[in-house]
Amino acid sequence: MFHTMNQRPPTRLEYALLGLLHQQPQSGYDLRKVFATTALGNYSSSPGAIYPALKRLETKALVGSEIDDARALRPRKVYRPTPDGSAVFRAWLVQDISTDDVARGFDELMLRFAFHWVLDAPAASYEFLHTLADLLGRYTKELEAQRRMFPPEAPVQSRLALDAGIEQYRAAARWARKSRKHFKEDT
Amino acid sequence: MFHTMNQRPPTRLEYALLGLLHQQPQSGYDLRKVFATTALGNYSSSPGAIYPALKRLETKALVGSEIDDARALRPRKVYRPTPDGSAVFRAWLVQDISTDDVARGFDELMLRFAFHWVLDAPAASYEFLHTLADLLGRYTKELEAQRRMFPPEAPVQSRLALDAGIEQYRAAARWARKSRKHFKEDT
DNA sequence: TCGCACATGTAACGTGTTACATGATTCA
DNA sequence: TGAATCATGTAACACGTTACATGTGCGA
Repeated sequence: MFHTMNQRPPTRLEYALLGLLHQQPQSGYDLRKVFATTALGNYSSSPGAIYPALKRLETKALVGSEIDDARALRPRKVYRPTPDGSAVFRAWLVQDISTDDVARGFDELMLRFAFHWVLDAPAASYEFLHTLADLLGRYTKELEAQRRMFPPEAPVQSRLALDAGIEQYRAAARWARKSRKHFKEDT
Repeated sequence: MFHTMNQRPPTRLEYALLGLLHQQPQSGYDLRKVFATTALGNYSSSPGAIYPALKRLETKALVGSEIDDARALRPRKVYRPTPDGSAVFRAWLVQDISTDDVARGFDELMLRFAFHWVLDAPAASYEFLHTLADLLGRYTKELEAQRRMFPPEAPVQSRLALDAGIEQYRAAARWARKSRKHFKEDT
């Protein structure tokens, strides 16, 4: 059932929740704890963000919920992805990535990759890292060009700040090139 | 005149604008072009963000404006920081940085450092990079610990995504340690 | 004449932040 | 008795995103 009735796409937070629910069905409270303890893309664990997001996912029919009333201080509402939710999530995972994604939304790309296990398709992960490495290399070169364009009288700190960005992207590119080998031997 | 009447602190975008205005008085249109062309922390150049932000800064009396009516297709509104604006901006630059800033707001820290030339105080820049290097080292260790805690049956992709973060923070730490030498020879 | 660069702005909308509300159970 | 943990939620607010509105002058 794929008649996406002009619904706007899920938020980053919504995707993150959807991904965690693929790991195992959980309650809002559980999910909050995950965000609070792990360094998961540093999302907020505030109830004012999580609970409304879960409700949105439910009205979009991407997740379903059932009350776990048995043995609990207060009844827990446990969410799990619906088939539609799974499909939408997988579609997000395999979306084409653009240069713009690398520059503006690198965090989101990492979030996507972290959930690539849902696909269980090494070829897809390889492809992802391959194009990511390519785009990172390109973007790094772009930043380096910008650095060379810097007027000599420009303040040191600005130049150094740009260097920091370059170094970080270089590190990410190295990581991507190295990591893709986990998914394909040759080439 | 420092009676900050419980005003909430400026946004990241507002700080960025304030910083650019310290470089030279500019109009909203000029500022938009800066955001559009340079890789300045990848802020948005949308008019719906810039113009309201400038207006907010003006009502807070952190910037002043004057109309440049002479020889222009349409009159330009040129903004420049007020003494109060300068003070607030400098205060932001020299704010103490915490572990949380490193984990959640690294971009903002880089933005701050990029504008450190406003202070014209090498000692302050050294101090900034020194503590930044320290905090980055600490946070990297924390991530490494988290990585070791990873259960062996956890998916490869999740572990690799964490590795990406670690590598990026490591690169940033190296950068900070190396760059601080620009501001102090010994030690 | 068509469209683009200049230049400023507003309106609707959604979402995250912060703070608050509720209420049961366990432990000191 | 009081505090902490479990567990869900709402309300006000501010901000950014997107899209639209407006109008001039210049070059093809």
